[in-house]
Amino acid sequence: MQILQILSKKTMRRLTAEDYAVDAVTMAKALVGAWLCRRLEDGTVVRRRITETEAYCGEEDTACHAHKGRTARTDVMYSPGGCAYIYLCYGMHEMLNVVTGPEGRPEAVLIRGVEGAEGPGRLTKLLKIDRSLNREDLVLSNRLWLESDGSRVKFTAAPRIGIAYASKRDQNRKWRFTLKHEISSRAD
DNA sequence: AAAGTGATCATG
DNA sequence: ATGATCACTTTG
Repeated sequence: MQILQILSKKTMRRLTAEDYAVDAVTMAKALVGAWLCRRLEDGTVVRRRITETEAYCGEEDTACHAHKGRTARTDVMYSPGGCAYIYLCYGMHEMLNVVTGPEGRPEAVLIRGVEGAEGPGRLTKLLKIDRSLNREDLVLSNRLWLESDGSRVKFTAAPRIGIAYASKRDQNRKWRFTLKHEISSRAD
């Protein structure tokens, strides 16, 4: 049993530029079960496991902000994968996205929930994430980054939320991914 | 079920 | 400059 625990012990590692170079759907799946990490002003580091994500996939995706092309707001989505895209929704909610893919390809993953804060507006409030972190480089930043312990988790796929403005076809794509269950809650 | 809230983008 | 719209949350 002890050996099993040692062998199955996962090491945390920060996601690298390579990890972010994939398409948004691949990334959205990979981020379920990964850790959103935030260093606050006072120096304390908060880590929460990501429970839900959504993929937004380029100008062809009518649900994606970049659907109408490059604008002041969507410009950041065209950068190489690995930076944060944060915008204000409904005048009060800061929404955190992770830009993915190569430069020039506007794809991003919306973080919709972490353990203890389900809902995109709730998690940003909890982790004090706002537009001052827009364009933050998640590969290098000491304020905001992502880690993975390499464990595979199960998730379900469903249509994305709040995109009634998109085409029926895009509304129906199952690009929302939700953590299904914990593999094992070991008390380390 | 509906308000609340302000940036953003297309229009003029 | 003006106005509709919005990757939501909370309150009634």
